[in-house]
Amino acid sequence: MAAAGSEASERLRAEVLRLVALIPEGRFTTYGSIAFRLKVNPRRVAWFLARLSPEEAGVLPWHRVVAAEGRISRGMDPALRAEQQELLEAEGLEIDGKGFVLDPDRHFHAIRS
DNA sequence: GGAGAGGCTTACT
DNA sequence: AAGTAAGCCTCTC
Repeated sequence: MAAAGSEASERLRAEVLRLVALIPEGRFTTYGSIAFRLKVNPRRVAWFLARLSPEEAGVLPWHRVVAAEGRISRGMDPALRAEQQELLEAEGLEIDGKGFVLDPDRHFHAIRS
């Protein structure tokens, strides 16, 4: 019953996409923030972003979504991390060589309805 | 229809 | 700062 096409799942995916798209340039948010706003587990948000369509990934600033506290988790693929880091740097954000945002509080974007 | 394995996390130590 | 442990969801066979 891998009902990934359920109405609830599809709607939730749209909500996540919408929130991510609302993130201003030069700013970032966390999986936990989006997850908390949608009343779902952080992991589910990450799953949706990971399963995004190439077309949506090209329009959505998924790179502005990082792990808790503006840190990039280590479980992610190195190539993906590098791409995300490069995209964030291109937006004016400063990322540590280890994948840590230098001023998380200054660039943090709280999710709101 | 049911069971098993995996994952872009989080929080704690 | 890094590593480990726990817990929840989705996907695939």
